[in-house]
Amino acid sequence: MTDLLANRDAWLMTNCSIARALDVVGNRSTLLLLREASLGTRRFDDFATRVGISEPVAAARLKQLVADGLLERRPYREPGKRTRDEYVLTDKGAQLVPVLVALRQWGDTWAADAAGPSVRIAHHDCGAEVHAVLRCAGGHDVEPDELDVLPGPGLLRADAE
Amino acid sequence: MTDLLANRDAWLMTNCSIARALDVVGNRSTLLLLREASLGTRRFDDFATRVGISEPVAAARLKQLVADGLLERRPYREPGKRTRDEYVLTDKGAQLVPVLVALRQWGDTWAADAAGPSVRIAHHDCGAEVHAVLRCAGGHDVEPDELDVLPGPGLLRADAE
DNA sequence: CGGCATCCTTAGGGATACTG
DNA sequence: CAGTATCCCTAAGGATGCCG
Repeated sequence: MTDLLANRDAWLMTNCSIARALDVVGNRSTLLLLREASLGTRRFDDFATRVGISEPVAAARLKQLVADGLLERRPYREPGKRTRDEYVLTDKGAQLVPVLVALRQWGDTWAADAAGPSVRIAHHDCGAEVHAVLRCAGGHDVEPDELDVLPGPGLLRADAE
Repeated sequence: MTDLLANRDAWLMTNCSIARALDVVGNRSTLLLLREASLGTRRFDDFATRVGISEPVAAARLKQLVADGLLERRPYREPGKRTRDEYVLTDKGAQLVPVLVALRQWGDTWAADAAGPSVRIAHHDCGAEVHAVLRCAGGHDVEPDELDVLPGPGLLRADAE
């Protein structure tokens, strides 16, 4: 237990889930491509133009997203046309939606255009606006300043060795 | 209304809250510095070593975070020592915590070390684990695939012109 | 339409050394 | 301890052109 604090820095550096998540989705164009995918975009050209990146960059990032399992490439065919591929979110990718919603609502609050947000996210069942909120397993709403940080299993196990 | 779809791409490109948010916090080291700030880190050296970046980079990013209003620099003094500055989260910065929590839980699920997460986030009041969840204004829990995307005020106003 | 190859520019970031 | 200055390397990304 004595080394816990001494090792903390090194551990968090190499073993932080946020850092690991950022290794996958830590750059702008990747997140924007996922935004598009979550909004229903499926075709290569649409991704490139809507995100505002060049085709080579779109190709590289999409390929990486497929390799990382966030997008799935699958064939489809419009009637009378030849088969093409489209990119759709996997489960792994869809679970990043809360990140996107949280980012969007921060942007709406702190970096919005004067005219207001260009998009509203609504609950499909009832039409009410959707937000990302913090909630504890006990069912309470949690504010950002009500968090405690505790050592998790990874850190405790490492310390035991 | 006819131009709405034609303009949509250009609008989303320049006027998306996610893109604007990413203009501020869209890179790895910035997010990791905010992670540290939200965990209670306040001093320059601690930021650099815990995030695992060099001092010049830490200096540049911290300065930018202060300029963007996410961190505040304020003087403090340990008893018997000279005055120093520390970096603390502003409200604007603290409101990014849901993004960090959402990223962390994605990383815990999809990119964790075999030993498990190194940190647990608990509700200060009751000790239960904290998660980022989606909820609509009507009070319903919302799944990532239950979202509707509707044009917001910014897009509608632009179209009216 | 859905890409890949090539070339070039810029931004991010490490190492080292130095200052208040 | 809290940075700044300098140098250098690498990754991200735009532009253009070509290919199935």
